[in-house]
Amino acid sequence: MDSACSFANGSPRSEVMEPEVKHKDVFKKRKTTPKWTEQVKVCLGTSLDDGYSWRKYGQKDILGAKFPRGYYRCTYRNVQGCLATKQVQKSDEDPMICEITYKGRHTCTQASHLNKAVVAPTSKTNMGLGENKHHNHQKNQPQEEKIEPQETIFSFGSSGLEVKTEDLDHKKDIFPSFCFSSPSIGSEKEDNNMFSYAMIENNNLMESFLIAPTTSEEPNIFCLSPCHWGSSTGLGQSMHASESDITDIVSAPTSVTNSPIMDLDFILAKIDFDTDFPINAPELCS
DNA sequence: GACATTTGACCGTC
DNA sequence: GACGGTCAAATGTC
Repeated sequence: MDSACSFANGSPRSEVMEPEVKHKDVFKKRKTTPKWTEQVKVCLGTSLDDGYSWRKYGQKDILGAKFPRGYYRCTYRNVQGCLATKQVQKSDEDPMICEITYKGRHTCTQASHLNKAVVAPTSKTNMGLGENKHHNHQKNQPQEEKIEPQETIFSFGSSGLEVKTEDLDHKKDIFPSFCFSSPSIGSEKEDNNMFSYAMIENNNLMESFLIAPTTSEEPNIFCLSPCHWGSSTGLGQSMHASESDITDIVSAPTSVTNSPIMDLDFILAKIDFDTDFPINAPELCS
């Protein structure tokens, strides 16, 4: 069905228990609920959106962490019984980096909508281009991640963005990185630039992507680098080791704090890469 | 008034 | 007992 299914059903070490298990059994469930971690570099105050509607239900100071960890669950938890949750915590080393840990999968209608998503430039009415915090159809959306579940994955706020793939041969077994250029970066207001962060799943393989400038000489070219984990040993099993790898991956291309990307908005979205790597620019590019 | 966020308390695990 | 995760009342926003 949708791509998220394989998380709940296919995680190698996750014996998915009944999601309705609560209270007394909740901690047993925690051990087996599939989870995965992403690290996303975002600018403080900008939106971080994975396409789902989340509701914050808690925040805790974590030992050894400078920043508190925020706990989110699906807005439709009560309505549709969606048990997806996520934890968002800023990196100690770089507050621009948020580590997002997802638990469970979305069973709400958002999932089906988002799995239709394709890569495409976003329209100015999609993510708001600076007004994304205010135009959502829901009230009081969390500042960090709210979008309407449209069929958009890579939402580059600037119109006319150029998306291209590269290095497909080398990374075809994982996922191709691809770059895109933004003629507006550095020349337009930062609020008008919006990039997305994609997480791809394929046969228990979670992929995250980090968007960063490819070179300092090409400040308008951004590289979408695949950060993958769980490809060989399984998602859950490789989590610990892979997290450090991810940190390395993240820190290298994104440690350019002076990069023009630093104030860009990010969104998170799910996509279905079952077939080709769809790069479409439908009517959303306005 | 409805809904989201905040925050202290509670509970299970380690 | 410390810690992380969740609950739920209080509070805020629209």
